[in-house]
Amino acid sequence: MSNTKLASIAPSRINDDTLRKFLGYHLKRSFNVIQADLSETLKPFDLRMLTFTALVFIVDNPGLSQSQLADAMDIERPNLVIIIDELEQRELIVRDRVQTDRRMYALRATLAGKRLCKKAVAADKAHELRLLAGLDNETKANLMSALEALSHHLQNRTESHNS
Amino acid sequence: MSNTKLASIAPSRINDDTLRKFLGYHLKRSFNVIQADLSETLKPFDLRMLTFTALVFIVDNPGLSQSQLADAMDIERPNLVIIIDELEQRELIVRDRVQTDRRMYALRATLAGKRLCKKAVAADKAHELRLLAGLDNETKANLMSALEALSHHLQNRTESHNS
DNA sequence: AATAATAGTTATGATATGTAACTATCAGTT
DNA sequence: AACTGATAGTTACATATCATAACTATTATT
Repeated sequence: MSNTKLASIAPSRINDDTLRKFLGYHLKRSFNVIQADLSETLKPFDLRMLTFTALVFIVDNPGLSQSQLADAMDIERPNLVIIIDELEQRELIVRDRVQTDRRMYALRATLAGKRLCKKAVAADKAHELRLLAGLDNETKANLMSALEALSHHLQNRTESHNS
Repeated sequence: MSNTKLASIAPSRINDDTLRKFLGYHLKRSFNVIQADLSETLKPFDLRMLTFTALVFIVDNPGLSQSQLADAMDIERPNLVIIIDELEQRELIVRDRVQTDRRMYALRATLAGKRLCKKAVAADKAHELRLLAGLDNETKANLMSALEALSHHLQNRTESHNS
């Protein structure tokens, strides 16, 4: 912490006043921290953020198709394929052929998938509580409702662009 | 919207109640939208989110070193090198050798860099106003303060881990 | 029967992020 | 002065994320 030479040349305290006014700035910084911590949290379950999210969707929406899932996850169909491949290979989910429309699969979680999902959801909960520890309940509640409102607002915005 | 067959097999409305309880879920979805829109916004300036952020930091903190910048941007030093390379090649910034410590560079924006920065900041502002259009001012203010609090909280948390 | 649309896939490229190892330089110790 | 360790920047590399174009198989529409 004793960079006397540096102090004479470079600013000792970095100023981010300009960027601080941007929502995206805070969003990215926060997301990076949470993403990194969640990755560690999910590592024991051999899940990443994306595989976890997909698994939860499938557990909660048995029979949904890959297109529906990609839509729900807000990612492109091609990117979902390897995620589903991975979950299927690990026998956490199955791709059931739909008899009435043989183009698509009905995705369903296996018993193992449901069990892993439950554990991972609990771990995720603990991870968020850990990360937010120190904030009072009111702040946390405000945070959640503000983020939910933002997410909802932005999602609806893009919907009107796609359709 | 007339998928009568599908409705009998797959859920017609995807349920995300489980994930909706997670802060990270909303954070990721929101970030994706903003990131995509900001990328488009910055395209006319030939900037990406990262090059833009680096440029603003350098304009606002003339003389800072790459290590300081990487720290401020919360990225690893190696990843900053190509960003600085790009900005330098486009003559938006310069790497000044520090006479008192020849290991490091003092980063400074050129006139062109400062001009581009100003325009890009204005475009970013417009982009966020556009994305948040439709939300009332109170909601926007809550959002900003909540996100700033989160960002600040998480940043301090990681600091205590690093040092 | 011909054409268009949809579901899933493959291939590919751009971007982002992290780690290990290296060179050059500086700081502290003996 | 020489040795050791730390720091700044770099290179090389591996991986994850995300998007687009083009393809096959199947279904819907005309």
